[in-house]
Amino acid sequence: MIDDLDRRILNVLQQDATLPVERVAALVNSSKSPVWARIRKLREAGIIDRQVAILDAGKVDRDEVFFVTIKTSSHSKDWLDRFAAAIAAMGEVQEAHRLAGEIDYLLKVRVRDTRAFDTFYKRLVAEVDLFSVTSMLSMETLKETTEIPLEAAPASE
Amino acid sequence: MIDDLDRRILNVLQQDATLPVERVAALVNSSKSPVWARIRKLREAGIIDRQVAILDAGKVDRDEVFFVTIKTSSHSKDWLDRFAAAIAAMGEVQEAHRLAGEIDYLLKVRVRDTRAFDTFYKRLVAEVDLFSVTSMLSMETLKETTEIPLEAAPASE
DNA sequence: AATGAAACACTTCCTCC
DNA sequence: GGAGGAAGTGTTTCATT
Repeated sequence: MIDDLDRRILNVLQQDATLPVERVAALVNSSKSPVWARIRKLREAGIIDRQVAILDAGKVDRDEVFFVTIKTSSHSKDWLDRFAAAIAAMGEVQEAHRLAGEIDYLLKVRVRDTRAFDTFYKRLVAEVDLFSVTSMLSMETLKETTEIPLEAAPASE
Repeated sequence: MIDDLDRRILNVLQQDATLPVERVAALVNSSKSPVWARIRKLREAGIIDRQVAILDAGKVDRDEVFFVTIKTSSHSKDWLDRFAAAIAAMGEVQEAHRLAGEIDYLLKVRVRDTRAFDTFYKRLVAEVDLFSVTSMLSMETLKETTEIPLEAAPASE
């Protein structure tokens, strides 16, 4: 489906999507036309889903991250629909996963400060029935990336 | 520091950074020149940290997400340095947070399949001393976004 | 089929109003 | 904040291998 050159291109674009095609081409040891055609196909195929600006969370005053683990007693489709809709509508929730095992759901929630989290928390428990909820504050973010490393042979041979 | 127009611009660019300045301007009810100047300043100030391509994880065969909770017995600076370096070098780790409370660290790990996770897991425990490690598989991703919603007055008045 | 070169259209970027 | 123009990119086409 995608070959080595595609992977090298994707690795570059995942780090910096502002680079002119010509520079990308140089980085992956190819030239403008073929690289441009490949990027186009990767976009059309939806392999490149979108291109976004990543903000500095601190500089926009959204420095606090909480992880919330949730257990639910009701596992009905109806409940899940309501829960998913609530999560989707709450901008503070950056990630929501349904887990296998003890914990049913894990949320990553980004807010301005502890007070803002408290407000969010109250809104959450008011909207959906939850059996148990545990909130964990992130003291320090050691790593945070959107990159999916695709192993590719080195650009030079 | 940043005003309402800046916030509206940022909200647009966080969703689609490929839009020409003119389109962004239209969406935030302004015009080309001022919006262009603001985007430039937001970049220079580092508020816009970078611009990246977001891939469809399934289409590049990296569909499985695991969350790993870690407790450590050694809380020395030396240990943390080694841990941080190991995490930084492992591409499978998309996020790593140091938490307050019971659990010391939480990792988000993205891999091809369960087997690849097992390989990762072995590599991790071989490199750093960990007191206890729990891995949780994500069965379903309900939400996954890089967007930090900045409340701004609606674009229309 | 993939690549390289060259032409055109559009955006960005800057200056002046 | 708006208008316009030079420079650089993206995009298309054609020729080449």
